Amino acid sequence: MTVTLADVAARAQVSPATVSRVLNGNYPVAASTRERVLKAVDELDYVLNGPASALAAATSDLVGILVNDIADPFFGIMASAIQGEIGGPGGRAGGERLAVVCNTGGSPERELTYLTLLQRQRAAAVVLTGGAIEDAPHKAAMDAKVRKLTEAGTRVVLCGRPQAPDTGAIALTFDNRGGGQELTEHLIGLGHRRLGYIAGPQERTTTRHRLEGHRAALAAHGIEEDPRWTVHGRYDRRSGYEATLELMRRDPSLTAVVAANDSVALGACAALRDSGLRIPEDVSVAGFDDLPFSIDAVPSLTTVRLPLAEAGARAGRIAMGREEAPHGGIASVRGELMVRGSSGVPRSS
Amino acid sequence: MTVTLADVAARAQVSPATVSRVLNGNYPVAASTRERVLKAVDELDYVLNGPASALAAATSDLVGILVNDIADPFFGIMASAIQGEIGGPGGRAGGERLAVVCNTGGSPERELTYLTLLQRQRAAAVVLTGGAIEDAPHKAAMDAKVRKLTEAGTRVVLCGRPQAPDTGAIALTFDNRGGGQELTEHLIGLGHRRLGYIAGPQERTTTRHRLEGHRAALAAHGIEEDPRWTVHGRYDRRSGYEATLELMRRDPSLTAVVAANDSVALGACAALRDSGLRIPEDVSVAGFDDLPFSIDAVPSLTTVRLPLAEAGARAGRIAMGREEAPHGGIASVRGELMVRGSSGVPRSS
DNA sequence: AGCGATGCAGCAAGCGCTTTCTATATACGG
DNA sequence: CCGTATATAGAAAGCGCTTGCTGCATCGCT
Repeated sequence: MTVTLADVAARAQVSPATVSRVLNGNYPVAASTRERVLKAVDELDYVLNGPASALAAATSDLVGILVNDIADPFFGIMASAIQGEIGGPGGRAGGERLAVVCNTGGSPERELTYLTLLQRQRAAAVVLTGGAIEDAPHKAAMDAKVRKLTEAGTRVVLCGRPQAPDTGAIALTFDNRGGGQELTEHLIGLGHRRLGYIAGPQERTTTRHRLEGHRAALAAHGIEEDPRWTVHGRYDRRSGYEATLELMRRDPSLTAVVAANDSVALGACAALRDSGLRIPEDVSVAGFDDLPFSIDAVPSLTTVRLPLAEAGARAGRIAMGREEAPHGGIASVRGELMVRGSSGVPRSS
Repeated sequence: MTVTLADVAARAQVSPATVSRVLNGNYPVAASTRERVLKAVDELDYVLNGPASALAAATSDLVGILVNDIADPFFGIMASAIQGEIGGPGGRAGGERLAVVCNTGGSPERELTYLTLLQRQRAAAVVLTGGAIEDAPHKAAMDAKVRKLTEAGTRVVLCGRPQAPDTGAIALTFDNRGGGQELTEHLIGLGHRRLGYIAGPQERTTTRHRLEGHRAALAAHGIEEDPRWTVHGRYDRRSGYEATLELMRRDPSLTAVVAANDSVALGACAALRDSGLRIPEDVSVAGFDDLPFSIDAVPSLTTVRLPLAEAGARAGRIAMGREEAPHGGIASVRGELMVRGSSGVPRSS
């Protein structure tokens, strides 16, 4: 039915072994023979059987990329950068690898199941992006799985995710705490004393770290936080809209709203505008991540730029073994404060 | 080294065949035996060897999704919807499939190479998203490849991409022409007579169809188009910014700018603002796609909503054989005009 | 001219699983 | 109580490829 190695071998009048070697290019083959084989491959339109090859060689050319939400550019940008380094077609010579982007939707079970699926495929490497879920049993299960993967020779890289000690995974973490702190300090520096905070979903490391940074800044300046000033929500615009309305209802005297990320900040801006408030004259707004659209908001968003593409590329290179892992298996990637139009001095109270 | 089926069989005191049958659940196995096997699987932490299984069964649980740019929400949203239906973990019982999102970056070669890679993996199905490249040789090569895939039993679905006759692929096309026409007619209806158009990259079906719709609307209203009113660019914000500057330089009397998509439109808005022009009082702007951020632009963007998630979900279902293919193997998906704040009556000339 | 190196190709043994066919045990009807 | 249908488990033959090892020329050297 389908063309096999043997068919090619027969046509080129060589043994299957020789065809395999020509295709893999990892063994000396006379130029004339190689040519004959290549010609036969071409004429028969032969395509290697991946599973068979993977089975025999005990290796695979699959690389997994786990993301929380593929429709969110935050992950899209990282995935794109990772994939760019993975090679895939067009990459530097050597193995053409297939990048498998897996969408967990933020669900713990799916995260785990995808890891199993990847393990089943004997993936060459796995990159986990985005914050981790802070549930002890789940974390233990994840760590165990990751350890199993690394033990089986799969390189595991965490990109924008906290370190997982003793699992053999390499971590490239984002300094969410530092970024959050810097951002809030900027607002405090402008004179703000009453700041609302729209946090991400509970039980996520990213959420917690950014919030911790915010609180550290408040504490450092002796500002006592009102519990009403923090609302939790999802990482999307809608959530930011609703949370802002809630925040302003709870305390209309807030002069600034800090959002968990840029999408949430955009929602916050919309809510404020719809409430007849001007940005930043009445209320300042700040985001996080500096996604491409943030500069286009009106006014453009003050935020913390995370070098998503750079970090992704680096993670991809490490996953491919083309770059050395950072010392100690962990590196922290800093964000950069981007001060733009959405933050200003508070209205005189 | 790693645990194999045989190890599990030994531990459960059954034959490998029985273990395989328990795992696949496609053959009667006594409850007591099944339990024993499952227990052994659990104790040994056994994970099936995917390649071996795929080889023996001559089937794979990989599903490929080709996108032009994974960092662009246009594709992210579709990919997410497709993946949601593919099942992956969490999907309805039956095969847990691994969705492979492949980023072609709009490059013809990569598109082809990815298809080969998927063919090599004996993918169960492939979904191609986004416009096609209008280069005759490349189109022929793609069609040949697709035909080969469908002949080998891989289901191929085109989502938001023109039909490929005689390839066996199912097509869910977007009515870009109709949407483009409707959009421009809306502007003409408001009184605009001098409209700039920022088209996407040349040689893409999406670009051509949207532009054709625009021109059809102009023609229908007896408006003669000035060649200076059309500029080609990429599908990103930056390109929209630059193209708008160019457009306004060529003809400052334009009262409206129609963009190839929402990102481009956002760039256009930024360029106009930076030129001191008000939207829509001085110049109206329109986009295409209605991505989530479009409603947040200020003013919010008039655009054509494409049901990306719905179309993706449907494509996914068809790919999985869970929904019947449309009659004739092709269905056209219409867009919906969303009139918002960025379009208004032209300034009195 | 003789002999070990060297270069290139083939043989054949798997890789770990699925599945057809066969074997055994139990159940059932007459 | 026996023959036959029925349920369940095992034996074994691959699936298509890779690769260690073997074999045979050819080559360079003394």
